[in-house]
Amino acid sequence: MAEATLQSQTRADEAFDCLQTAIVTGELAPGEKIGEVELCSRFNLTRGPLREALGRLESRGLLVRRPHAGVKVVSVSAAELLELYRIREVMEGLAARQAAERMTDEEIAELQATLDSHERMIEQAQGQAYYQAEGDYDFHHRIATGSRNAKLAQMLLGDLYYMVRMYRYRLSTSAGRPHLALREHRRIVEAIAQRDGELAEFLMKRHINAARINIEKKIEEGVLTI
Amino acid sequence: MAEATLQSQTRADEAFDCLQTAIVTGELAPGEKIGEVELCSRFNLTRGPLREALGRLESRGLLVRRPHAGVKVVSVSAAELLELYRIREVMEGLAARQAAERMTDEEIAELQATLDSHERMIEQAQGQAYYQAEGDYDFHHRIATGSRNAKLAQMLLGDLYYMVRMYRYRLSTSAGRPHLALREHRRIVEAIAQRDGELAEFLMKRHINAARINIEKKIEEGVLTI
DNA sequence: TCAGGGTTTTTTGTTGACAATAATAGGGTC
DNA sequence: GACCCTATTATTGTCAACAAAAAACCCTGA
Repeated sequence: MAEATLQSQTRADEAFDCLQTAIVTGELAPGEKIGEVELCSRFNLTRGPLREALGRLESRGLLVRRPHAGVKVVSVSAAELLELYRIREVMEGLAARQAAERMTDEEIAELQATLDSHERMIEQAQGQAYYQAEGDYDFHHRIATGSRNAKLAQMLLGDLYYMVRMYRYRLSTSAGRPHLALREHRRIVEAIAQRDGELAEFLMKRHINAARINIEKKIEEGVLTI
Repeated sequence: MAEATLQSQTRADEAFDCLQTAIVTGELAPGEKIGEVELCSRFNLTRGPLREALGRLESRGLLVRRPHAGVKVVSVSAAELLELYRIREVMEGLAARQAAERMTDEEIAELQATLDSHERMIEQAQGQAYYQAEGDYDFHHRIATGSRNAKLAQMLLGDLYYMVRMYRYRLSTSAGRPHLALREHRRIVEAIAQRDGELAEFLMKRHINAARINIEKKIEEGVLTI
């Protein structure tokens, strides 16, 4: 149960955080229509801050709102999820290139340490797809911020990842190919460490493309119904 | 003076539109700190809907808000503007590729007609940088929607373009190279008409890169201080 | 039994008043 | 004269009541 987490600066922020995590974790299912008073009682809020948070979430595309007709959590179709990966491919490719040019040596060392930690996690928690997904998220997060491109990081972290994570929680994207994904991550970090932006971009694009194809395959197999 | 435009469905939508256009047109200058009551009286709103709109604008990065300290229009530095163009390069490249694959023949014909209209505008309104910029916006708008990638179009039209347009209004990006830009546009449409997605992506990326270099040059010359 | 229209009810949109917080200005002290 | 502390003030954050709109329901008539 996603709680209010660290004390938010304002009630609206709190509402925003609560709702966002509730949507991402699936506590609020896609397609679910939900009234404002219901939400208020569930998260201990009043309607003022709630509505402000709803506005933010709507503009981020996590929920849709028809005037006088209530809010409803967005339901992303399989096709739309694949489109999201197309966007990730080019944006994270750029992030990797800029990260290679701009990350500090210290940040790169931390990134490598992160991968070591992921490796241990994969060995230990064999099959614990959840933690693998979190590790994957951590990796991409670091590269996005390492790009030193504030808007790029904002769009990736604030927009795309939340939508992708919505599905991570129920389909565990990289499941079935954790070692493969880790090897791809290592290659990308290697390119970044060598300050080879062009290669880092190429490898990142290929990495995300592989993830997309993996999902596409699962959908075709009928394993994954969205 | 951009007015409330088509009747908004709700007061909050109205507030959102008003503020957004006010920021884009420079009616609300970057860096300007402005109180809520001031905004209310200026746009004939009450604070409820206003605050909802402020939340949306904040999450889009058009303004920043410190608790109990008021809102302030975001001011993008020259370096950040150039970073925006890096993002545009990869995202619009993708949009062009997908547009080449997915636009209908009719849409392509309309796109070509749009360019003809732009050509006439350039000849007639020689130096009217404003209309040229609008024409440029129209072109990119059509390709973004033509990509049939809802999220991509949303991010481009809802996020990036507003920030770029903020500066269009005072520096008229493509000024000095309208004929050149038009020729680049024509080549891109040609590639789309031939359903050559790879080429369309390449040309679009080069087109935006050229625009970025143009701005960079102006900044170095000191013509453009941001 | 089904369709249409009107009424009720629920839910959202809006408003203005109240409370809390931070910026500011003033006074006192070093 | 400069600095710090305090009190004021203005502004934001929050709340609960009111108004409007849409959805649901029921009743009537064919």
